[in-house]
Amino acid sequence: MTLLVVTMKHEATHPRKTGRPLSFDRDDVLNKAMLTFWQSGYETTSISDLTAAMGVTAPSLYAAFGNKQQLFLEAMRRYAGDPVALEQDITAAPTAHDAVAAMLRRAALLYTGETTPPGCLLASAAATGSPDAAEVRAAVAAERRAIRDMIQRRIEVDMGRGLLPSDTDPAPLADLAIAVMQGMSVLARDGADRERLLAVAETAMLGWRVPARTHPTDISMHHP
Amino acid sequence: MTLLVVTMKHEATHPRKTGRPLSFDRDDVLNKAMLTFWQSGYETTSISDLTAAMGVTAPSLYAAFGNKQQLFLEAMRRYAGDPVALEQDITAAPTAHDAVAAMLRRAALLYTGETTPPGCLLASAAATGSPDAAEVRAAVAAERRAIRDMIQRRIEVDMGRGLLPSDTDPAPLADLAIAVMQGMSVLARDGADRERLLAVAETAMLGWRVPARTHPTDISMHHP
DNA sequence: AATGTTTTATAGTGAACGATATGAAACCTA
DNA sequence: TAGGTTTCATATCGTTCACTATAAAACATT
Repeated sequence: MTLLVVTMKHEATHPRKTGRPLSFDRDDVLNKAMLTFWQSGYETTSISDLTAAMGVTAPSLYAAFGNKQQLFLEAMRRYAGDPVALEQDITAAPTAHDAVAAMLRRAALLYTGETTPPGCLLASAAATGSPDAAEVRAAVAAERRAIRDMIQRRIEVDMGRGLLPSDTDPAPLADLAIAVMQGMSVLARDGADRERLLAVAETAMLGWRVPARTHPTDISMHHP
Repeated sequence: MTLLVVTMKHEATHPRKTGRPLSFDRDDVLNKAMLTFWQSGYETTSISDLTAAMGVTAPSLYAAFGNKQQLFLEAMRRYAGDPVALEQDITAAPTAHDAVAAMLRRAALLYTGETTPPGCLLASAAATGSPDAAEVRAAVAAERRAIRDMIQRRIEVDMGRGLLPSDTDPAPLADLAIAVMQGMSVLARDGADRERLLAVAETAMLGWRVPARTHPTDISMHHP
């Protein structure tokens, strides 16, 4: 059993040498599937929609990706990007405030891309649905929660460094950051352009009680 | 043509005296339809789901509500409530800040009701979908935009009264209010409880540059 | 009780859904 | 070139979709 799984994983990265070769680029058609789910949602995108967008017949789709759910999950992971890289970005930012501001600005750009659907795949593709798709919704929710928790951890780090008041409540700030980001997706879907979304991102950061910055070594002095 | 419409509207409020009477309360089953759409979304709720939840057979559903789209739109209008009443609430509030804070607190309660699905119907029921449902998504978007515009108008009123700095930009504040509200729906769907949502609502209001309040007559003096 | 009107329950419409069985086609190895 | 392996295009599979034709049932009126 274990051997089988290992063999399959090996084949996924190193395709067999024999047999008829794939007539499509797996990465390319996965990207097209991602865009289709992004545009039309998980349950509300049909296999027929996907095969049309990907330029691949149904049997090929199932052979390459398993089924509709597995295809979506793979597309979602591609959309969300590498979580390790995100964690590093958040950690490397000068402050939690900077990290969240940068994330919201990136979201404003991502949600208003000219070659991508408006809004956020994580916010719109599985906002709701039938009981059959509960697993998919849980997977999307887990992705959101992972981002939220990274933000909260970074806020706690800043509190320890005196970069935020010691009586700051990290959880509502992290929740608010996610809420604003996902809410920006709704605005984008409703037609808000890049400028408006960037303004929302900036306005959302005004609520943070950030101490006035002087020299880095003096920062902790401002909040004894 | 006009006569026909008038006649139909009259019949809708004053049912005919003859014929077999309705075996269900139209208001009651509409409420159950609203809850079903709220829980499972527009396209991802089937007629079969609706008839089961409403306790009404398909032919009765179609006779009473027309079709699935019309049923949803009627359910959505019930969810959204009377727009005139909302406008009055926003107008009657002491300040724009108070009006938005109250709206976000109401949202926190609504999204975490014990007898209703988590989150917001306007945010989740038609976040995305197939081209067939474009009309429904446009109707939901129009509902959101109406609320947003009420908030912006109230902000402009407060600026005129000196209740907000004269260099305030009303649009981003109104956009942010909607973004936070719709984002709170995502948090609620992900399991956030009432306390967490209320904390998000309070935190979101911290970004407003509200002049310190003294006597009402003195307010305008603070921003010459 | 007979008639007219409306709603009821039953059963079923064609179309689209997610997913596959099948055999020919296209490659590598030997 | 022959054998082995994998993917290809075609043609579906049974189920569910939104929706409705039909006729019996339940009322008011006469």
